[in-house]
Amino acid sequence: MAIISTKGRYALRVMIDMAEHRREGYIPLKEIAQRQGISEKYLESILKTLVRARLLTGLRGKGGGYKLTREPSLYTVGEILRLTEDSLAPVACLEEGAAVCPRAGECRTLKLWKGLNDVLNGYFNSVTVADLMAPAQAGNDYII
Amino acid sequence: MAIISTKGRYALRVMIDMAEHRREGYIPLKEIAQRQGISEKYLESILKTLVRARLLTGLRGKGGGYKLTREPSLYTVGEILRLTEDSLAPVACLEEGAAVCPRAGECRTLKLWKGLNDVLNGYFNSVTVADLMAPAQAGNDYII
DNA sequence: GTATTACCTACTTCTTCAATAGGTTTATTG
DNA sequence: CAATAAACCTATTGAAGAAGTAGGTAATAC
Repeated sequence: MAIISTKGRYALRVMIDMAEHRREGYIPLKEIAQRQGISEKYLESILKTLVRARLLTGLRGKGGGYKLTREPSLYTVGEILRLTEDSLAPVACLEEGAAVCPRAGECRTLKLWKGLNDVLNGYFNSVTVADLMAPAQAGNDYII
Repeated sequence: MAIISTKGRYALRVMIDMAEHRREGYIPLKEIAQRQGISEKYLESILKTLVRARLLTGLRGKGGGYKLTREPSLYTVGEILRLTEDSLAPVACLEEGAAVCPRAGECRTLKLWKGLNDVLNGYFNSVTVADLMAPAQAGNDYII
């Protein structure tokens, strides 16, 4: 299948959505799910991950919901995807906690995969949530 | 799991192996499988794909085997992986033959994924099998 | 005609992705 | 205080795909 799973894609979309609505205080899951067309239950499991890693805070009870903990420009795409994708490693032997490959010494392709790893991380770390938000325009946002 | 599956990794390793032994004429599958530590049956299904796409030719019967159809420098890594990986698309909506996403117009992340696609293809297309071969040295290879 | 090799179709097993179900705890509000 | 609204938690399911296996058929050399 695709490199990035729905979980990672959804997580990113949700972070952008929350950034665009960050002036509205705590936003209930239900609202995000409706806006983004994602099932509430599935979204819940994604938000749990983001809360655990403190990218978001949750507040229970009436009037509660979720909120960003930082400015949108301080979240990189890489950080979000590394949390929600089980692995962004190019190949199995570069995965976290992978056993050392006995062929590593003679492996012709190791350099290729490490290079790919660098390319990917470089790309993902160079983009922030702020870069992905809709450009501010009259009526779309307001200045404090 | 990892971005590149074992099928794609094996295919690449095998192409490099065959490039390094290209002076020896047709090489039987059995030999490649042993050298690379891959099950014969599994390797067979990978080679079938490469033959169909004419990256290799096969010859049956005694003395038969597989052989490259071009010089190693004329195979890009991208070509090999696109054949053997079911998909190298970053996300589902950029897969070949994917339905047009109804959210495409308002999608905040489409540009990100297209950019990733370009980065990946650029990387893979810039490396050839010749780049991955062991450097020629005395006793390791010979000149015609 | 026998051995060797590629070629072909189908199947199995295991894992992971995506999503669902059903509850418990915390906070607000009337 | 009771009702409601929300986050939080554990477990389960269904479908798809990855990885590998099994058993045969066709071509070629000797």
